[in-house]
Amino acid sequence: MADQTAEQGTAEGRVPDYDPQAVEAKWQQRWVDLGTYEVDNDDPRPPYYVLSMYPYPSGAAHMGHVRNYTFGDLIVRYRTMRGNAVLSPMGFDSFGLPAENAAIKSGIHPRIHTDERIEELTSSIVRLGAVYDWRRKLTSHQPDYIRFTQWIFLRFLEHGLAYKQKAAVNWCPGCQTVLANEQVLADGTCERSGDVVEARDLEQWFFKITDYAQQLLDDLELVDWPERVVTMQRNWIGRSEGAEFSMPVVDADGNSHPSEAEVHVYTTRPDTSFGMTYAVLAPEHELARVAATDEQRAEVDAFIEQARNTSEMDRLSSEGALAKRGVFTGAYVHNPFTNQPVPLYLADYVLLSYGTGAIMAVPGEDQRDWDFAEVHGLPIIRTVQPPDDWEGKAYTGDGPVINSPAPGATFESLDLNGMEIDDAKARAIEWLETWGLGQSRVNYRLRDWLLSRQRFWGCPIPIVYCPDHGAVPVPDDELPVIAPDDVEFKPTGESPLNHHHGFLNTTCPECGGPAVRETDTMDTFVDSSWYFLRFTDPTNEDRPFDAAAVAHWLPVDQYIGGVEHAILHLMYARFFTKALADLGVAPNELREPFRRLFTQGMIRLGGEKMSKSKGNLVAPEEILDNEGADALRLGQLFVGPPADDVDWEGVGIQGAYRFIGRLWRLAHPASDVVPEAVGDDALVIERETHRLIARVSDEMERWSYNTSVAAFMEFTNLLYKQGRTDFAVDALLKLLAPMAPHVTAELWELRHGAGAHIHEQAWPEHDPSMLTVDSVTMVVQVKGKVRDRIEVDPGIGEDDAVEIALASERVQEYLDGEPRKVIAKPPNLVNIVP
RNA sequence: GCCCGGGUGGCGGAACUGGCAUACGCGAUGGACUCAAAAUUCAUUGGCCGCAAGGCCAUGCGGGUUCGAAUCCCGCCCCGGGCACCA
Repeated sequence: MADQTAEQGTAEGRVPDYDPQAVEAKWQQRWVDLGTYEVDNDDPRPPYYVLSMYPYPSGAAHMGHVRNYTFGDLIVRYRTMRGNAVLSPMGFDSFGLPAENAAIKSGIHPRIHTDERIEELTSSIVRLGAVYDWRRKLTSHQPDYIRFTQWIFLRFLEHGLAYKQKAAVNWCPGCQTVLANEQVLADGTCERSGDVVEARDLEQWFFKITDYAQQLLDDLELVDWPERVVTMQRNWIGRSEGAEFSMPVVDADGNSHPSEAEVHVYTTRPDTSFGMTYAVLAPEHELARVAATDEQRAEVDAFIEQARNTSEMDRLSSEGALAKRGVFTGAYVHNPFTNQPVPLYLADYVLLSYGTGAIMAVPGEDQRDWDFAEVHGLPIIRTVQPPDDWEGKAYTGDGPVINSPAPGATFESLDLNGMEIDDAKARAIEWLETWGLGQSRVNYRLRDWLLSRQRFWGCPIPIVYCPDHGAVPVPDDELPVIAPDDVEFKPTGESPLNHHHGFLNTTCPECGGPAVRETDTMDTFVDSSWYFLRFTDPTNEDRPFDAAAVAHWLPVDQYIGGVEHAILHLMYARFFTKALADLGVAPNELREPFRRLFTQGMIRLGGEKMSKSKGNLVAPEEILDNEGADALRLGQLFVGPPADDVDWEGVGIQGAYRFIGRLWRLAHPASDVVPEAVGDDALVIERETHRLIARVSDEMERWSYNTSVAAFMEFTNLLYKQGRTDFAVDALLKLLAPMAPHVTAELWELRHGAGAHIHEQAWPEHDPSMLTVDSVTMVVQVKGKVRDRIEVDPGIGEDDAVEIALASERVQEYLDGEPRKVIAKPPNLVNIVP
């Protein structure tokens, strides 16, 4: 095979065939040797920070990685040619369950397993031709990174942003750990293992992300992100405005309850309060047993027990009117709006964790309440007038307020009748405040972030438990707390650290007495919440990073990753950035970490998501071994718009590979496959070159890479037809250099001598005066249908254009005397209406 | 149910603000080169009618606005994604 290639190389008019393996290896080494993409913090060029989401090291790269790093790399190279100092770091999100599960299976320590996977992935990334400042490489599991992850945890703890609490948490039996809310899917299963998540009461560590709910919502204004990601974040934060007020527990006659308990309810519709015909507590609500009457107690207890044992999944799957299970407590609450008692129920459609865990029920304007009221025979009163043709049940639309109070009501404390909903809301809140019954309240769906994990392969939580002093933080100078190597991996539901006495037993930092360590580790999302900051100052031994270094590079100019991180990672990273800025660790003015975000589409194969578990992976390594990295990159870029999902079947590696071959034979200085252009052809080509520069420059900014690849092919086809010029070929190579770095670098060196480096060239500029043309094709339509095409002067006037159009024989055939109307848009179009 | 995307040849897709629909590539068919193949290269390639010139029909379906609609508006259908007892 190799002999044949050499033989062809000596043939008349031929150059050696392009050898991707040799050329790619050569340039990958060259970029490292030259340090082309290493950048210092005091680099005088304007800074530009490009970041692809750091990967979980799962072994050799898959197509998702290829897509991600191809985009990232071409921006790094493009911005460098544009004159920026481009920060392009790479690291590995190296803690996490798969390494630990592998350890349980094989007995190999997660660290060894992980380091091997990092080696494999690094090799793939390098072979793809993606360039990074490898001096800045970091991994979540390296000791100095652990140290500062723990350091940040302790600062959060000091400032009340980390706390421990017993809570009903999501327990995944498959993963043998608790999960964050964000890791539980809508159907109540674990996003990772697919197991049904159970509720367990456990002491857990939380981050107080809810302190930042409003900022996290407001500051979405500051970022240039895909609209759907912004929307998803907004929905996740789930801000709602309403009122909270209290109602005393009473009996059926309105006499106060011996406990003098009051039920606090939250509502977004205080305007409908006159329609409250009952109230509901969540089954877990502390007043549930207190309020229950003796007659109802047995039923109430049974219901609480039943709700407790119902998994979230069952609660959700039993959707529907009849399933709005609940029980009467026997007690009532006093509705201050009507001055009447209404029955107090327990129902599992009310959640303890949202609002106050108790609601006022207004069946007339809430479908869930309507369904529940029907089943339990409770009255329904409309307080908003539905349209005449309304045939539905609960009415949630606009309309004038009615029955507030009901006609003939004896207690008229407040009159909302006839008001529009917004006015009625404001008036109802005002009234509650006047009488000291309640106030307006903003509520969020966002919950605090549960960060404890009962697993080994994660960042240890730096806490010691002392019998006398309770939970004591490990002092900064004892960080990092690192898990020992000699542990036994067993899926027991506890961290293996619990059984390692050398690790477990320690002394209390306060009193020096015997104490035990916290054995839970942190969610890996903690690691990924600040790595982009560490990259700016990766060797700092005193602090996680220097604020000035962060101020220099952040916010990240272009962040690139999968849309699957739209909520979890991006929300957490935003929270960390804000909290660290507020604590004075990061620059105070840094409110958002990622200025621009690009979320790439997924790779599918035959309609299915490509994944190891589906066994439908196409290995990039195989393509790298054959067609090479440039063909893989171009094929990937050409398949479609970057944001779209792509089906691997549509990726034309062959087409890209052929194009590279054509480029090679066109641009190689020893090749005479394409002759030099002369005369008019040379002039046409010069103009077309400027046109190409203008087009591709614009498309680079718009992420329209697939059309740029098409432009390169068209231009190459043109040169094959009309001949080449040095100017045209050099411009083509430079424009293509970010996308196909190896072949362009090699050709550039062949054309310009040893040491010439295309990636150090300035991005070409087009000359606007060269975009003009001698003639344009004017389309002549008759009633909107194209009937003729005529070459005209680009500066043609309206009258001349019409005259030429009317003179056309082809047009005359469709005309019968004077046209009724003529629309002229010279020089492109004349449309004639007969 | 609600909120976003999207539906264009055999396939991936192009058409930036309404103005030449189907760029570019894949695949397919035919030719050149070759003993042969690969590679390369040239040509054809939305459908229908026609010997041809040419004509008609096509951007999910049905309406509308406009001289002119893949593009804007209204009503549907289908696909993908997100959210969904949040009071």
